Amino acid sequence: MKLAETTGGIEGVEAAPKLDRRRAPDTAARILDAAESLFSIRGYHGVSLRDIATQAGVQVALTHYHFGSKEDLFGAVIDRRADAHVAGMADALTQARQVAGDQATRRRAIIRAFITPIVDRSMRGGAGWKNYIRLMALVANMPQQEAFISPFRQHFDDVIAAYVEALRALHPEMDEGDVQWGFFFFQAMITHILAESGMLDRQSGGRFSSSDLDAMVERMVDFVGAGFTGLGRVA
Amino acid sequence: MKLAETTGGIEGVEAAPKLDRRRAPDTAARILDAAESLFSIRGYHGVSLRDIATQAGVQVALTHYHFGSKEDLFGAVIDRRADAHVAGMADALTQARQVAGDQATRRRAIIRAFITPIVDRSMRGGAGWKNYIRLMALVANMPQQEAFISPFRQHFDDVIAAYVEALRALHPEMDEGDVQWGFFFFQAMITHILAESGMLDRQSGGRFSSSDLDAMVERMVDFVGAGFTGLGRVA
DNA sequence: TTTTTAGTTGAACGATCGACTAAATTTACC
DNA sequence: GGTAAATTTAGTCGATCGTTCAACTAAAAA
Repeated sequence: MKLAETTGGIEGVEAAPKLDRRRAPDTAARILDAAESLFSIRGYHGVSLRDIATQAGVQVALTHYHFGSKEDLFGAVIDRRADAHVAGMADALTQARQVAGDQATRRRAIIRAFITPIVDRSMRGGAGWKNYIRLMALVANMPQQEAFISPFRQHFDDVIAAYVEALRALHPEMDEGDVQWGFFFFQAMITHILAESGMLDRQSGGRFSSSDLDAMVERMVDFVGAGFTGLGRVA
Repeated sequence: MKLAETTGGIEGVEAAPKLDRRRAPDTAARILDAAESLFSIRGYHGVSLRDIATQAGVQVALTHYHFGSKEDLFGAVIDRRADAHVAGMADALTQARQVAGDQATRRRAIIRAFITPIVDRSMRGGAGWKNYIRLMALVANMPQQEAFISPFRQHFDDVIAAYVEALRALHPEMDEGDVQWGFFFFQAMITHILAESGMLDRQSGGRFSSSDLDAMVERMVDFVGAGFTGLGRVA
């Protein structure tokens, strides 16, 4: 494992922050890109290390050299962008908490703050981010299999809990279960849509596309914001 | 392929409806049960024919004898219950269309008529139906892969379109896109939840369970029913 | 009873899987 | 320029994959 080695020179005379890669300026990244792309479409078991190596234009053994086992590689793909993603969501939530207005306005701000950072990255973060978002959705859609879930929850559990807590604080009059279920419904919608199953596209005969996430965001904020009012009989 | 042969004796002197199985009273069904169970949890690529044969207590070669290739077996699993499932949904929609009352009441009836037949089968149809519903959700969550999608859409496209049409007829004042998106949001929620990812269970610390579908139905009807009012500014 | 046929068994087939290694090559640093 | 470390190559390992086949069993048909 040669990535992200903390070169922490404890008794470091030479504290030079030089990154000591000999060659491989982008080999590891290309492997991660290929794995990200393939895993996000065909799933973990549907992709072989040879598929990944071929798409990355490298030898199979390099996947083992850089990332270890196939499971480790899968974890590395998730880890690569997780911190940036979580930080973006936390920022958006912090901003949303400062929105003034009535209950409905502030609720919509929190809802929008959950979906916007995700959609932004998927639509404007480049192909890698688009694949990453789809992979996160694919993992989140899997029936319980601890091996796949645990790295996911390790990264995202806290920030998601913060959104739920923000909604609970905004709606002290609501039953706790109503808030939990409402947010869960919201999250379930997102998770399915980001997996890009193409369901809406087929059912609308191509007139609407669920991959047009920008067109979706405001409709979803409308829908979910109003949906909460149906749960606890809120204003 | 030895299942479901229509023994239509055309010039049948002896029209005895005897099912002419020599042995194998339930071997084929046991294979389908095992495949249904395993596919619905680990996905198509995550399951081997040997896994299926072992769980069914038969030889691997029997899967090929009864159902052909692995892909054919997957299709046979989907086909087995599809007609009954679709018929149940169509019946529920027919009943919902006859509900009287104001717009909100009739809208909730249609929404409930979509989710109820699915939840009923999952909760009270036995283990096979529970696995089948989860498998349908798993397939619907997959990124576009025609091989898996086409048998699914072949069965369910028409009945789903009928639900959308019922909502459109109920809401002539709404934009067509609003109705399509609203129903898509609804369907996305269901699809994720039925895959039993266990997301709500984890996030609520086990206080709420998304596998308690009965507890979910009324909350979902509330949420989705109200959600539609947020889209087109309906009553 | 004999023949036919559906069902089942056990064992293979070639292909591909994830994992690993030794040798060759390239780079950074003295 | 020499040297040591990092990276890449080519290939092999045993295991498992989906598929197939010939032999066998038992029930139905003649």
